Amino acid sequence: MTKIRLHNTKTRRKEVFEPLDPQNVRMYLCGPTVYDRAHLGNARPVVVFDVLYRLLRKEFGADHVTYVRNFTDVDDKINATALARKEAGAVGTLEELIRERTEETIGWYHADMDALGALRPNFEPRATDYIGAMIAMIADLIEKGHAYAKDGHVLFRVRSYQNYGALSGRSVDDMIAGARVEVAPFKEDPMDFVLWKPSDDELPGWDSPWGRGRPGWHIECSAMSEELLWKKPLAEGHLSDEAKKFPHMFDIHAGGIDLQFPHHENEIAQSCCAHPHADGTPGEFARFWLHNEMLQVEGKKMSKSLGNFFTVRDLLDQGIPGEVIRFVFLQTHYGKPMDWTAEKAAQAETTLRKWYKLAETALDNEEPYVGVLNALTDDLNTAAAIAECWQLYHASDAPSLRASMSLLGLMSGSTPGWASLPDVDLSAYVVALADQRAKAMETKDFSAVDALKSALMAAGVEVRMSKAGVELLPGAGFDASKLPDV
RNA sequence: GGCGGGUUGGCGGAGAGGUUACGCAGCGGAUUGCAAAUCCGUGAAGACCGGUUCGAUUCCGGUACCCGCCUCCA
Repeated sequence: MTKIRLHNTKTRRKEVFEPLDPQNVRMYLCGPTVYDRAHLGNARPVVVFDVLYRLLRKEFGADHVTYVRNFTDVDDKINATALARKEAGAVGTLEELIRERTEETIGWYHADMDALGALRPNFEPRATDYIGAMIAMIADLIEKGHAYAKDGHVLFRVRSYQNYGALSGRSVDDMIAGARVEVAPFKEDPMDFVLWKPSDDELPGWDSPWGRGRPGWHIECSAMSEELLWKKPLAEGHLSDEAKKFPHMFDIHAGGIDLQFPHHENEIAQSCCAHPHADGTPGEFARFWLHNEMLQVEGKKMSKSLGNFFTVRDLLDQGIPGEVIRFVFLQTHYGKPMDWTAEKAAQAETTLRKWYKLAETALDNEEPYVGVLNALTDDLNTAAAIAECWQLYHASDAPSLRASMSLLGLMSGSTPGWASLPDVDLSAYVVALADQRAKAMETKDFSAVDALKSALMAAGVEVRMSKAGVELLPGAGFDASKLPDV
């Protein structure tokens, strides 16, 4: 087996990845807040960590990887949307409208990420289905002295966890000195963060020992990763003795670099304090932390005010295929900022058309090229993997190219429709063109044959004339309605 | 202010202390009535200033500029 090496944010180094239990590799990715369509930036972690998921499945076996990606469906933006609908006269309770909104958004999300070739995770828990687990965890943190209740809020006592800031390389004192923290009367320390907050009648809420309220953002990931990556496999007997030596731990936790602080830092604090070692010292959590860098658009941050903000669905609706979006993502290493440009998309489409044309001549059962595999096992070097695919293309190695594209998520079963040549009968044009050409060869007057040729090219037909004869192929921009009359 | 990432040839984008990245575009050639497609060949680089070294784009230090986070946005 090839050694997989991954850049671990926790140690800031590339390390050899060895799972706690090769029979059950466990990873968690912070998923979307489901208040609206996923924008392009939301898609980057989904795609890059989908490649990781595929690689892990390849190396450890498809049935030996558990991938969890959550849906955050407790959020003020969701509440605001639901409230706006209610005020606009929508029927139903606020809770129903929220459920409606999040259901709808999850459906969009699935459709959009499917289009990008991302496999569905094994579990996609919704925060609202784990409120009980969160409340239990919060109560436990209070009992252990790591959290305190005040005025209907429950806060995590940051000073109670000595390693706070280790992931992101910050110290509590420095951050307070930097002074952009919210000072609230109910906080013991300005850096303390919310585990639970009260809800008024206009907001969704759940009963808790601290009154009706809702969870803070960070606790959901701590609770759900514990439930699905530790408790559940443990209860079902899916953990080896080796894995049981590392209670509450799992292998990989991934997300965007913007989540490094505070979100992931807070997750670590909660989980490590909730699950201490036998001697009472803080426990451990995820072993590998992977973060993808941010996405830009035409060299600038994507933002609504710059007018360069768009969703995955916007691009798909513009006719940019999901495979093309995926290819553009994979051209840049996940740890570097990535720039989305229209030109890249156009080039990616050209490349993929070439590759599919070769790859579809092979069957589906070949092993991916070792060069591609080696590139991916080296910290998911997808850019290098693509370069390796070019070698396969130039060598006309269709089976290896096809298998490699599959591993990259660019080929699932068959060539996508957009890259297939339209099935049209152009034989009448072939005859006409060959006929006119033969005449022109004698008369030396090529005006008629050139006119027909340009008309065909204008309709998106690729015209090939050689000594052997005339060949017509519908090309990328083929439009049957533009075909000339013969 | 604090923390982190980046700066590679016309463009995109990797690896490696000394040996061709790769793709697109360009140029030359084959092929074609002319093209297209394809194939072959080819020029071109590592922000700036120091240091380590026989040798650095690759390691170390500094400077400049860009970007992200610190404001529940991946």
